[in-house]
Amino acid sequence: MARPRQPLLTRERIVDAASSLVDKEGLDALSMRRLATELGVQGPSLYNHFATKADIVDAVADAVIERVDLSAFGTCDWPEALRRWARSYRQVLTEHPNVVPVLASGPGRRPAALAMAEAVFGALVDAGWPPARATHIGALMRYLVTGSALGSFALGFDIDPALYDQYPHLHRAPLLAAHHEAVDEGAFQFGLDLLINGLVARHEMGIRR
Amino acid sequence: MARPRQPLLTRERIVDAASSLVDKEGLDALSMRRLATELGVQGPSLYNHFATKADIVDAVADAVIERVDLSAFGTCDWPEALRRWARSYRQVLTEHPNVVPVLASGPGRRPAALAMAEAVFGALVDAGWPPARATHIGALMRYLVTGSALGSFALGFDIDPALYDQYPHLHRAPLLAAHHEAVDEGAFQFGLDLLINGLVARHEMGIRR
DNA sequence: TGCTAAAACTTACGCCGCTAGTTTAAGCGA
DNA sequence: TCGCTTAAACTAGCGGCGTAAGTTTTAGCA
Repeated sequence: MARPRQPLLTRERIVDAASSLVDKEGLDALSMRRLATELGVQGPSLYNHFATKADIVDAVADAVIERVDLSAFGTCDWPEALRRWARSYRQVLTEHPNVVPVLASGPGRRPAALAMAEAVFGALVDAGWPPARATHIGALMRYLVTGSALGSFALGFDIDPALYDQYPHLHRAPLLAAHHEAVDEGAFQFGLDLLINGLVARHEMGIRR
Repeated sequence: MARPRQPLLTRERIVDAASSLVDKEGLDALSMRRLATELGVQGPSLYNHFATKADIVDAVADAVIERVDLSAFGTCDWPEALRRWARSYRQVLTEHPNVVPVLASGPGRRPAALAMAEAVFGALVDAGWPPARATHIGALMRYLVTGSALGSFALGFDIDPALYDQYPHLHRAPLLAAHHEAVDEGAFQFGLDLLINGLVARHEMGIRR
């Protein structure tokens, strides 16, 4: 086959196929040949639309970030906006768990990621936080959301009963595989409250650095 | 070559070589053939000592965790112990940045990781925190340490000046590549204070859930 | 009409993790 | 001490990977 009358591929079609492949079968299932097959095409044809596989992965990640709800930054006071944003952020990530490792390693430079950073940073600066501190707060929220979404405990944690002597406290830890989602969700909620309450307290006392 | 009179490989030698390879050249440089070459051996020989590559990576990660200082849990009150542990944890991770992505994805089930979990969880439970909450607190600290060590901003963030109109606030963000370490370090310190102060306040008010 | 660029193709290179089967030495029980 | 089992190296090879190079045909435009 040579050049078709109607292009078989577009960047959008490629990103859509890649996203659903990652969602369904995980990051490891995303190979150029596999993705091409999914699109009814030969592997190297994808390079007519993306320079590298990493570019495709970045686009998939940005498509996830695009779904995060930023509207609270226009309609709520800053603590409530942070809260709603963080919840939406985490919600989106839990809906696309296989993409989280990509998102956890560095903020994207693509449009949706930049727009999100802009919204968060802008709201905090408008609320009176110095730029450096606003950056810290945004980063902290990112750590909390991506950390809890990475499923730190999602693998479960059943330890060999033979080791109970060696790790006596862990025996009592609610680390059973059955509870993994609840642990990360609980830690997220707890951390969100601690952080935002702490920020509000400082802000109200006039400590904005 | 058949079986040598003196074994050429041991699990320890393999983990040491793998660790220094990862430290020097990154996770991607760690391949079975490359690692074997480094040890003066053919690739598949490694499978006489480890079942899979993932097992080697896990061992490398656990060797990093082994370096975290847990001594504060025996000598300080719980807030100070948490603080010292978190600082040591982050320090160790920044000394082995290439291993952080491994550590960020789920807690290990290997000895050093279990010992660390045991120490943290035990100290918190002894201080009166309910087991579920102690787990949350430990998870939160993990999010903070691994998130900031992942170098969320480590890639730098110089945005195209042509986009300043589109992202007006980011222009003012201290997101320049030159500041990346300071941003993550600052966010970590700030987050550590917020979290621990918040925990102490709750604890002193008798709110331990 | 003719030229250039786009978008598919085929082929191939050098990696990868890992399996299978071989060889020799070590260690050990009879 | 003999002989068996196991350990620890080897070689060969499978199927997959990302991607580079070059080919062919079509689209779009001067």
